[in-house]
Amino acid sequence: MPELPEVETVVRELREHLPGRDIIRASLTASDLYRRGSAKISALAGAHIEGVNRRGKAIVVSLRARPGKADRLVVHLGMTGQLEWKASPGSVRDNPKHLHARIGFADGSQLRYVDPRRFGFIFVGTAAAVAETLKMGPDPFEMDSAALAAKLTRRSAPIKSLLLDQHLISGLGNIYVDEVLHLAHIHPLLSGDRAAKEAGAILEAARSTLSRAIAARGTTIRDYRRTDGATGEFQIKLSVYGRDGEKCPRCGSSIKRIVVSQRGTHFCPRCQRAPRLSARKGETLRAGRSRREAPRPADYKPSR
DNA sequence: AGCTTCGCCTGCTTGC
DNA sequence: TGCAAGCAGGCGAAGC
Repeated sequence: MPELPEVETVVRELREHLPGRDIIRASLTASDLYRRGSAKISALAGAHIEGVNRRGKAIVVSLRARPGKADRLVVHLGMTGQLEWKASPGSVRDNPKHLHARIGFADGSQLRYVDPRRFGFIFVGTAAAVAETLKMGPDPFEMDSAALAAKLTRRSAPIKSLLLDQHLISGLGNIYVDEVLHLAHIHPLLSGDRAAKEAGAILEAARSTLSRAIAARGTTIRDYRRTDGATGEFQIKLSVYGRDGEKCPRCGSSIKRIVVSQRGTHFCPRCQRAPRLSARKGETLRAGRSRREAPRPADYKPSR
């Protein structure tokens, strides 16, 4: 499931291939893959690519301005979307079942969008239209703890749900939210209002987790692939996601799985103490830290 | 307005 | 073995 590190990896790889190229032709097989308000992808023919960037979990390709024409191509990979780079004409002949879009270049190379579950989307439009379509909050590298704390204050929903809300903070998905909350010692069911006190720790944990995942070129559980088809490497470093029944790498307790906001949620019941048990009268909530707990990982830096 | 649930969609896994 | 149900989840819409 492409979240910020996977999308960042794809963006970095596309930067090696796309800028400076002219699009010869572009096509999409099924119009339901367009985000509403999108121009036709065929309108990109003749466009010159200037850059590739990431906005939250979306890939944004910038094109040289042409009067009256779209100058942005947005690709959101959803859950199972892939962008494949095919450098040689000979390698683009195959026609996989879930190939939905092709963008072709003069030397025969091709960028291809594949998405078995079709949860992703494509949007073609102006920079202004893209800004309107991608209404989302800043990602963890773009905001400070005061801003996050302000967004969490007076929110009663579980911190897990709030961190998944792209309008509030972008880039985190189910896998990394679980990892971040574990690293920050915060129970997924803690209310936003209470978690606001730990905004600094949450942001630190998010940046640390995402940075390490980017360095590992993302997490491949099942579908995620890089532009050349290779997998990411971060899955072997996950602490809690998908590890229910296994031992917490920090304290050795058994990792539990619950469902929060319809999402499978993995956490350590000892390191991430239940909110109810933490709420002692007259005591500041410390989000489940206990004296018996093992030391934090070496790369963890407290916010204060 | 905030929060939860649902539906979209396909493929793999589980259960009978 | 075969079939149906269950499950996965990013995101927007609907419902409370």
